[in-house]
Amino acid sequence: MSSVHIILPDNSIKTFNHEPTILEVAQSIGPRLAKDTLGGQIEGENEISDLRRKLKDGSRLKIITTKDPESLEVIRHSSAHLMAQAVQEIWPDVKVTIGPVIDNGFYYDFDSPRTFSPEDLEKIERKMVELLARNEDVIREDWPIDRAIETFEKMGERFKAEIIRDLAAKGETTVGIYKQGSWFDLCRGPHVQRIGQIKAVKVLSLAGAYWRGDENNAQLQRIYATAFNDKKDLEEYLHNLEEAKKRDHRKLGKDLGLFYFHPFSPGGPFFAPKGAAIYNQLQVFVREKYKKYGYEEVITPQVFDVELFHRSGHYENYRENMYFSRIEEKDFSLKPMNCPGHCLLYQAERKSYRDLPWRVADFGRLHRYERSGVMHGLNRVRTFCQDDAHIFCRMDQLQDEIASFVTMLNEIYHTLGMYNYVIYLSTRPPKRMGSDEVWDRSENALKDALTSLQLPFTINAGDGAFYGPKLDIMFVDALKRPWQLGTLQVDFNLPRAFELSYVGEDNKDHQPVMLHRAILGSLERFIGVYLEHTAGHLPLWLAPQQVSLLTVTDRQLDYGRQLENRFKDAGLRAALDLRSEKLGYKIREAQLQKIPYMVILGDKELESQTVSIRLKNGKTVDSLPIQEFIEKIALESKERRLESVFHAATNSNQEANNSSI
RNA sequence: GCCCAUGUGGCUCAGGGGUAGAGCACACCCUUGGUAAGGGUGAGGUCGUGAGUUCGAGUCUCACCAUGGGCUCCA
Repeated sequence: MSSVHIILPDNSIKTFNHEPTILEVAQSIGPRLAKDTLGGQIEGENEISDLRRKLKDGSRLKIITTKDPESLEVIRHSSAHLMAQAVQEIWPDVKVTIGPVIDNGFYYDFDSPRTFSPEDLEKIERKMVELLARNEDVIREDWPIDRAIETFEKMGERFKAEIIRDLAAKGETTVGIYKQGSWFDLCRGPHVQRIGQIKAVKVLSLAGAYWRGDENNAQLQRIYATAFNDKKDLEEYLHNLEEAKKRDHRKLGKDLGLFYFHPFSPGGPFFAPKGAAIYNQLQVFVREKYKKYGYEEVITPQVFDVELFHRSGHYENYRENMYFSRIEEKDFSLKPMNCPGHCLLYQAERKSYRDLPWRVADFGRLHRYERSGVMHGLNRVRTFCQDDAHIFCRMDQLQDEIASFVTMLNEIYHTLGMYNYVIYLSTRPPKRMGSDEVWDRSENALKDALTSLQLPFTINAGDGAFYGPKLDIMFVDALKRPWQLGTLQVDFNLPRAFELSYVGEDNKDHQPVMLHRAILGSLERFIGVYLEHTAGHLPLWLAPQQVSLLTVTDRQLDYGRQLENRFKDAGLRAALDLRSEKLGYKIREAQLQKIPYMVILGDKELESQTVSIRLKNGKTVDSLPIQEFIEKIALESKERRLESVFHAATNSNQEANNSSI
């Protein structure tokens, strides 16, 4: 047999007289490295390889040890096995299914006759720790597929047997089995050498799940857990999780007095004056952009004859999410979206090609019945309004309209300081209207626009709306859960359903293309995601209260009232705190309310007719002429700046006490 | 809709079969205090709702409602 060469990252070459495993390569370098080896990264492959894998001649290999972040995948993969082993040692009648690695951890789905309790989770974790101490070797065996099926069937592991049968149907003849002690599981790897290489595990939570993600299948019990290379990392992760919960928008909404929920309207947020201030400022902002980008705003009805939704196709495809009522023997529905109404409005006047593109915006209130288990603060509600607009245009205008939308979206997100959004292109779903030819055209139009604008995107096959493909602009919340904000949907179907037309240059009727688009998405969800993005520290222009005037003693009351009016006259949202509390008390309260500017009014300021300000970062600027201060922050608000104009100009280095924020 | 958990004054939470507690917030009084909590007094709860077990139920059981974490769904 000729020699096999393995190339390491420093371009050094290791030579073997056989195809070595990754572990053997590590051993040839040194025993310490071999001991810490958890897997390998082979150049040109996305996934981490199991350390037992044999390498072909000429492979470029990076050995993964505990020092590499990629090793977490291996650790967690093995931890999933460890958890399954622990569960089955405690409850032998529990059946295993699958246990993949996910962001920040892993889970395992079990089929169990008993329902797990939170105490069980502790029990499982204790068992896992016990098994860690046993430190068994993890051994891989390759079994003929028939033997594997037979073995798992005999054990009553019907889910595993089903997986293996599917592998057999795909033409596999052997499957990998990983053993630790007497316990074993079907797996592709990668796994650790010895169980003791897992240094820190934590069983986190319990959830229901369905076999293969289908709610018609068996309900399984999913246990979430995580694992790290050392205890410090685990503690840091758990700490970050706690910190993230502090910026949960539901908590911020309550603490800052922005919005509330009541059982009498599940999924129906109540915006208090402060929350409504944010809501309205966002609308003002978007309306400005509408003016700039050639949109016209319309107002359309809330309740429609159900006939409208039969025509649009929504009744057939979406009725389980609609609210109905019957009045004078006629069926009506609350609108779940604005588009059918806009189609009616389009038809109200005969359109010429000169009228296109026709861009109509609508802040209409929408109602969608969401299943009871899916509501989530402001992020998933049953009544909301979108920065919704529809663009009716000619086919040859489509590219420009898509490009213009993306430009507008960038502008708006940048003003808000949101740069890390992800674009998904969702293509035709199984349940859809329209011909494949129409779908081809619309999907390609979106792809081409993104490609020509050099915007990266991910394809979500089969996730489009029933009437057309779409772009979804996604953001994550404090716990990194993704939420859709903006959207752009190409629709060739509604214009046909409503027989929309325009007169072309050729004096003949043509059908327009319709674009559905939103940038913030629903204002409710946007506020939820944005509160978490900013941890409640809104930029001045969005802050419900921008200025808090704090008197030191009652001697400054008149001065305070006079100033409050001057701020209000300048269009600023200011309020005077004239209670006979100590200054420190008032500052604390304004600080907790995350009010951008505190204006301190004492005898000194009264005498010199100035103001002293305190920023919410704890820095102060003393003895500022009133007019100068008002003008500066009025401009900051008007220009929608993200940072305070006084950021660099503070003359005190006093640091804020952040411990209670 | 499904699985698990939770629900005690406005908020955050304690109490776990013998008849309701704290802190903050709120009201009033004293205090006029210069950059994150001055002091006192007081009001406020049929313990999510409804049934049941019990001599007696925030406390145990069941159902329902809402919320939280997931699953499924999200035109």
